[in-house]
Amino acid sequence: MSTLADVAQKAGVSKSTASRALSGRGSVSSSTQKKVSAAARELGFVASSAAESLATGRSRNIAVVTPFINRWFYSEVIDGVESALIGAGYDLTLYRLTDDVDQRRQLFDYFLVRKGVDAVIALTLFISDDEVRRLRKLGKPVVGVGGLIPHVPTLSIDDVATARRATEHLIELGHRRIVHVGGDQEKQLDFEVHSNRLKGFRVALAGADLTQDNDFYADDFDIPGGYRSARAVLADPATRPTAIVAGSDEIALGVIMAARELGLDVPRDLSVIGIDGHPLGETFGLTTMNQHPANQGSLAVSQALAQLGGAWDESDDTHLELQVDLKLRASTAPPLT
Amino acid sequence: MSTLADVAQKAGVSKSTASRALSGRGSVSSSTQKKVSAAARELGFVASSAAESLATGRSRNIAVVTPFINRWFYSEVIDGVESALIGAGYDLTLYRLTDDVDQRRQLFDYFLVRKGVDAVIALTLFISDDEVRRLRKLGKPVVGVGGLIPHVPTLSIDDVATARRATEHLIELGHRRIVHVGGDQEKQLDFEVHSNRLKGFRVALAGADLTQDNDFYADDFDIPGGYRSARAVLADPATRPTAIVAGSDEIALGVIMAARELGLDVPRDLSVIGIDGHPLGETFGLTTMNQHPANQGSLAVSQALAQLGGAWDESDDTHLELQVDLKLRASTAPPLT
DNA sequence: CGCCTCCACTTTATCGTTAGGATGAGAGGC
DNA sequence: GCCTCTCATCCTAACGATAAAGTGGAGGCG
Repeated sequence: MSTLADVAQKAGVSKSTASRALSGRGSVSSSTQKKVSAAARELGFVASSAAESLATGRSRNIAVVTPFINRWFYSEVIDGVESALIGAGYDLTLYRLTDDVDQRRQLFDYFLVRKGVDAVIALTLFISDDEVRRLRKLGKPVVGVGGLIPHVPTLSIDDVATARRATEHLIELGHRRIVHVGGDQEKQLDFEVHSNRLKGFRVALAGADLTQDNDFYADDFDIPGGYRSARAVLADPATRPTAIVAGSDEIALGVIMAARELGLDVPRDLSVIGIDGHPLGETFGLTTMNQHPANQGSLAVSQALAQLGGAWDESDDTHLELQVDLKLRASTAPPLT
Repeated sequence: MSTLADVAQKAGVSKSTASRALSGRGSVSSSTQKKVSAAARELGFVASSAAESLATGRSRNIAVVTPFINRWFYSEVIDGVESALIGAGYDLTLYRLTDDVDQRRQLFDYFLVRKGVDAVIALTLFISDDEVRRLRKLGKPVVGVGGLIPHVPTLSIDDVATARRATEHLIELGHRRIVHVGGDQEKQLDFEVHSNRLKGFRVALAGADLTQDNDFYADDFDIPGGYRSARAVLADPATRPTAIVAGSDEIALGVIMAARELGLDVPRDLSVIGIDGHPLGETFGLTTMNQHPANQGSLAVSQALAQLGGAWDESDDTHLELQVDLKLRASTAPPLT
């Protein structure tokens, strides 16, 4: 392992000149600049990030804190974050936050502090005022993805508007009896994702004067959850809806599976629309609202780096609203008759 | 941010005594030990990892290098790695390796060196002798997950044996015409995962004297790939097999979907067995060989930490073979008649 | 009683980099 | 010809921890 001192010696200059030549900040004549670069290249010199970090207080390292690693939305966002960070010469340190209170405390009090990450990206995670303050005091910007966090810049889709638009799509097709099959907000996530999607659904119904009782079933926000809900929703042919707005694509897939098992044809007997843009949706011909999570990841990186670069504004809590595309596939159609 | 010096001053001892008291190595009287701990707790002291890393040469940081972040097996392994690392007080730095040669070079020459990660865990990734040597020279142990790497300790399931056992399960049920629907090794991964699974399948067939022509279809190793292959395999009722060994659970799900579309009942008309233990398998009642990837992740961490802890053996290239469970579900049954 | 050992602790040096003040040489103005 | 100004460069001091070498007092042993 060669050090800056080796490079300096080889180039016949002092360490600080070598440092300035390589980093590009400070005045260096172009001839020594070349000498130093050449020496560094020959020695295969790579600056020690520990030393650099100690001297500057910056670690070129950004933490992602997430409640899940192995779920579609999250892994997709992480993927986007990673690509964007590598491109900017940053490293990604990944922390999973369990629902263990001690573990959470340890993460904020110990891991994030010790490591000296430059910024924190929080995925679908509510961060308390106190936690935000603590990170702020350390000079670490925080960016939230997937929901609002007080005093923190965030980005996410508008769940209410997205669910509303999905529902309106069904209404425009002519459906009048529509049910929402969603995730159970009680046991899921910090943010109001599921309740917001339900809200958007109801706004759309109300807008078309279609408000009704029993418009909503909730269970786990995965395929089995959607399947179970759908079995219940579709059980009685008399009250059966002609269309279902699912709270997520995975729920929608469970609904489609249940419908098939009951001998219902999608979309002839039942239209189903999801929200997310899950890759399985393509396989199953699912109409959905595509929210491009990898893109959310790289946007979060941009925001974090912007805050690191410029004068970062303590009071910045801009919420960036992301666009969602309606992706038409085969699971929605006008109702029969 | 309080430093060790603050703690030392508050406790009325020197920095080095404080350091020894907190780290636990070196002789310290129990009274000063208590004083120092108390001071550290009051100040909320957390040692700077940059300084520690600079002084010791250790960063308490392990890199995971993976070709995918958002695919089931990988995200599951990463999840297991993260849990194990956090428990041991380590951080996880995540790098995704694209198939861009420059990016790969940059990762090995720059990111892994600069950062000074203590060890590298490579997921389903072949690492060249040269790359291994370079990491070794820096004193960084490497652990491979998912396949063999020369001169590197690795762990994985035995793909040949696993596919063989899956096939034997079908043979034991009485199937005689069995086809393998696998991933296309040409365009996938560094390791011989898919070709090994095909090999195991053929070994089992040969063992039961069932060798045949046209025993194999390959496409992408995901649901659409399995679907496409199955449409071809099942097209002709005359040559249709009674059972299919899928190269992965996702392929198996594609097969099941294709079978359903063709009006075939699984398992009455067609038995399907997968390999992996994908959570969707449970939803679809898929019989499979469960390979517990999260567990592989935590085992990889154990191996890496063991090498860091003890005298690590340059020549250690032990391959740890992991157990795979046959998980019986509803997709396999004896053939008709 | 004197010597040696051991323990708890302090002092000092070190890791590899950056930042800020000091130095020196050359250019330009008067 | 002297003074100032600028630019390239150097020197030195951090950053915050660990580790090795040094110190002084208590205790054991002959």
